Amino acid sequence: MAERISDAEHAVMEVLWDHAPLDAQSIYDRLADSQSWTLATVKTLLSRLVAKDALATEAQGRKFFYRPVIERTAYVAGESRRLVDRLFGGRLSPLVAQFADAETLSPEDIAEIEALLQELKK
Amino acid sequence: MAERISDAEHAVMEVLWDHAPLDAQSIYDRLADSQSWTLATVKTLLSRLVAKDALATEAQGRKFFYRPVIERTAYVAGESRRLVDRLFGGRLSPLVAQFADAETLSPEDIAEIEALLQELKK
DNA sequence: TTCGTATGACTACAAATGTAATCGAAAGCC
DNA sequence: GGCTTTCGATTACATTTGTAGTCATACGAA
Repeated sequence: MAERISDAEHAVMEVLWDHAPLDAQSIYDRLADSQSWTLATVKTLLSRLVAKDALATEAQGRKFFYRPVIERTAYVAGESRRLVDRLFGGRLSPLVAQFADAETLSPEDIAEIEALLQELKK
Repeated sequence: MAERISDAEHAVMEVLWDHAPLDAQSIYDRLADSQSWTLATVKTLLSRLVAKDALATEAQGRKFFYRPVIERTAYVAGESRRLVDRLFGGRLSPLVAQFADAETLSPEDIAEIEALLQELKK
């Protein structure tokens, strides 16, 4: 388990993390504005996610309802760590520095992060 | 251009970002302890990176010296942004929060990040 | 001059990924 | 009860990626 989730598959996961159990058609509908996939494509992604144990199904009559097995929190944590390990030697501060240099931090962001750190220090 | 660099290719880029122009053999040598690739594999990766315009070559006698065309800074910035956009709605603070929750921040990390933010506020 | 050798180019091939059509069965409609 | 619609399952196929073997060739040693 803990198979790698691809980009396309991730988009499907996001929908399910947002709206609990859904059937294929509903997932397709919700993806409609962000992606221009056919229903068939969405179904393929769903099958692959089930095969990867990232989703579980629950038969409801003749259709399936899909629900995440993996928590979004866990996924996000894993991906974040992967990136930080790969690009910043496992340390978070260089990443923050990187955003600082890019000047992509608003005063609100700065305040928010500071608050977080304050919390941590206690 | 700006083709996507794969994980394996990234490992090669790191070597070159670290040690200016190198020939295939030297790159292979430097990768030896982290990866168990054959020289042939390294050469394939090098070719692909050249095809993607991520590396440039410079003939020196009968061998090539490879050097990055893409700056590590730019690559790192791009990858970081991709992740933050994809998983945190483009905001950095939720990522920091994520690491805070995971308790992976040492007091030194915290101090360092705070210092960075102090700098920014000026 | 002849050979062995090192080098980049080309070829190979399985697995993963993106994207989708088709097929068989079940369900509902008339 | 047959026909159509709807599902999930199966199959398809190009591209990317991981991993590596082979080939032509230019060099250098003898």
